[in-house]
Amino acid sequence: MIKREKRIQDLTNFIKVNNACSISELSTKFNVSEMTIRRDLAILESNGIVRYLHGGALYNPGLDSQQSNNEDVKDFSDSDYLFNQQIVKHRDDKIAIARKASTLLEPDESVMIDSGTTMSYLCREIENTFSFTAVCWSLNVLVELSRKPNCKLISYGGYFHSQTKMFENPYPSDFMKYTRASKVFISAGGVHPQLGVTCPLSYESETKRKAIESSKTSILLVDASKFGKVCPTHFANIEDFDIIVTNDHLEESMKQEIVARGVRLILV
Amino acid sequence: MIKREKRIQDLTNFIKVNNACSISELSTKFNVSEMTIRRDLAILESNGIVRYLHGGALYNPGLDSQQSNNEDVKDFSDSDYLFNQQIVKHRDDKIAIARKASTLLEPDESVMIDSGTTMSYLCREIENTFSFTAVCWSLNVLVELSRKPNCKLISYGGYFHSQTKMFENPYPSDFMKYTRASKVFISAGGVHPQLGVTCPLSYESETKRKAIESSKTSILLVDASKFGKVCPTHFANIEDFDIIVTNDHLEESMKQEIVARGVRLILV
DNA sequence: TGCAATATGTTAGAATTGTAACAACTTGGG
DNA sequence: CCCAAGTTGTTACAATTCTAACATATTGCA
Repeated sequence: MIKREKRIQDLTNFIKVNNACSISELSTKFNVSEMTIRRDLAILESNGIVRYLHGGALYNPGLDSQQSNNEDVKDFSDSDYLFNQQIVKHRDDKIAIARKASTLLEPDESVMIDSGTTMSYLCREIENTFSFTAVCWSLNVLVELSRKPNCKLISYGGYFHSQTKMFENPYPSDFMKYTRASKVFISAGGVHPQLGVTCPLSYESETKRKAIESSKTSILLVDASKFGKVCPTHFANIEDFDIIVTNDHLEESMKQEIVARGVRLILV
Repeated sequence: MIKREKRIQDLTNFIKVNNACSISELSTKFNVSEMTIRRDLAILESNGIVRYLHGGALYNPGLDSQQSNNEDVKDFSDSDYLFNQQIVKHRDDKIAIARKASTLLEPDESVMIDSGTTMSYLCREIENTFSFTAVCWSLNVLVELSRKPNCKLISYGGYFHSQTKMFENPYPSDFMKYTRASKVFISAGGVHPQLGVTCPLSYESETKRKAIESSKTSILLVDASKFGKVCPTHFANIEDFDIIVTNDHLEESMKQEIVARGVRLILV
């Protein structure tokens, strides 16, 4: 049990560093049979961490180490995180949410995109040739969008946090201040009626706040498991959002609460 | 001839967008035999644009579309650029230069790293576990370095130029102003005794200038073909550099000129 | 146009990789 | 300590991919 955990962790890192690796290499590298490597990779693939090609595996950039923006932090540090079906469920939910949110995008508009796995999925859902302008502050979003030929891209820089793949800009005088967008897509770690919308790390909050301020329409993308949860850092209240996109696992009272505050609720 | 050109171009884009692709997919996608695809990919691999895995190819991030910083612009827009052995030669030279330059790095120091293929190679030459702080402004360097666990990273943000994968920050008040490093590694498109050190695009010059100003030791990395060339935008003079690393194809007079100006010349 | 060079397709056999089933080994409670 | 569940290795066979050589088609240029 513990041995496999360790190997899978190392495997992930190794593939990440090398971008890709063949089964046979991995097999000799980790001193296990190819069959075992295949089984490990099957797990990693079902969790979206690597892509599988005949003969080897390929790192799926932007979909791991997303320890921010959500309470999956716990799940991901759990020793059995990879075997937990919950994770995959959240993943499917997130993909569905992202797909729905992507339909809100209009051609040639300017949008801001937060960091986090859900946002990576959102980027993937956008047609490769779709024409729009994006403002971002995370490497995942950056990498995803930099592939799209008709996407004009602006990224905030700053200190790079490798766990979250996010930039923290310590200079508030930065051009962040002058940037505007018609929509902003935000992720969160917790949504609570009284305690507000929260995230796990203090350095993200300022960027999120500023992004919401600078956009005409604010859209929150969270899977239903985030409702009722609270993370250490508050960055907005429910009513600060114009739209919340989530999956249909919400208690009726929460739905009513959201709608009562004038927020449009989109369920998938 | 022209058909192959086109296909290879499309192939590159397709693999880039998809990050990776199997031979069979590519074969059906482009309506040619798998054998042809293999031959195409062999060319792309020998130019460092993709990596080959049993059964498919994988986009090699950071090593194409580098149409800045060097006069390879011409080569790269040439219809037969991929078949031009010169390119591969430059590539080998650049890798050798990058390798040499990487030995100048000292543990735990702060360095700035410019954009361009040579810089990508430089990043690759740095040990994965090497401990240092880097400041950068190009996606290639960012992606390369973000994989290294002991690299503290700072990136400038701004408008993203997809041809050069570089950020242009239109706000000079940015925190770029307050950033310092002990060494800076710079690339260039042309080095001329009278006309100075130049690059093809005006938006890069300001960042290069600022980087040189903000660093204790400035190091220029250029392959020998750049000497005597001139690009539109001037950003420094030869004597502004403390060290020039290049390959040993320089005319004797140029070598003497460089040394006479008090610049340390390192040849590989 | 016709020839030489290049590009592409085809084939068959070699090499590699994948699958499935079962055996052997570990591990963690009871 | 033993058992059940989970993990790993092995085997044989299926499927896929690779290589090389040759045949055919296309292209560039004299």
